[in-house]
Amino acid sequence: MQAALGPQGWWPGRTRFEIIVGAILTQNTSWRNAARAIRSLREARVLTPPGLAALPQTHLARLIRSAGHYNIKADRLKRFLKFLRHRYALSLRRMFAQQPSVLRRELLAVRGIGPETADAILLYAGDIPSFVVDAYTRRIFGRHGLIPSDATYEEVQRLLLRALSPDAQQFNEYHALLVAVGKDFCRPQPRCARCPLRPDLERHRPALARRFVGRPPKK
DNA sequence: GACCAGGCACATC
DNA sequence: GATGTGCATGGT
Repeated sequence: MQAALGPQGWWPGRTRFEIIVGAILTQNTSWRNAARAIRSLREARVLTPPGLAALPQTHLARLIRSAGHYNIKADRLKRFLKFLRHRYALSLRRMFAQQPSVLRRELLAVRGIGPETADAILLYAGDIPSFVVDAYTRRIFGRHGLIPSDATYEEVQRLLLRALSPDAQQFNEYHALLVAVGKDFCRPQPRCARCPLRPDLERHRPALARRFVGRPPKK
């Protein structure tokens, strides 16, 4: 993928805090719309932990309107800021000094931060080798018959963690390339219904699923 | 007008 | 535990 597409240069954020904000704003949203919201925050000069913490939630919601789900996302950003203030005194340096497995659990306990957002924060803002499993990752691996269509987040992540050495730079690039490939070459069903799976892999689908996921595909 | 985009929480069965 | 639904903008 890298030979075909080149290095992706992810995450397109200027600061660690901006990356974290972007990870929440891009939930179920195109990056283009999330980036607009980030630009609004930057222009309003509130794109810092103290800046966002001091901003009224209704004002925040207005600024991030272009990212969609803006009331929900304003609430999620506020909840993260509350966590950051009470647990790490608004210091990202202190937060990322935490043991990664502990930090991941803490992030998941923040309402609005699920596994993908937590892993994106760890990997792209914290330089911690935590593989980000997103819709494209699932779709591409599913189409290749390496995972069942209903594989859970953890199942897909286990497959990748087993196959790759824990290198944050590699995880970063690999995930970004999967997204790039997914956008252009692996459209969602049903538009892609005629996209054939590799016939040679199709035959092995149950065995591959057992090997990598520990159980046969249900569908 | 329908579908999609770098999810998540929650209700219901 | 599986399945469905709300959240909402902007591009194609």
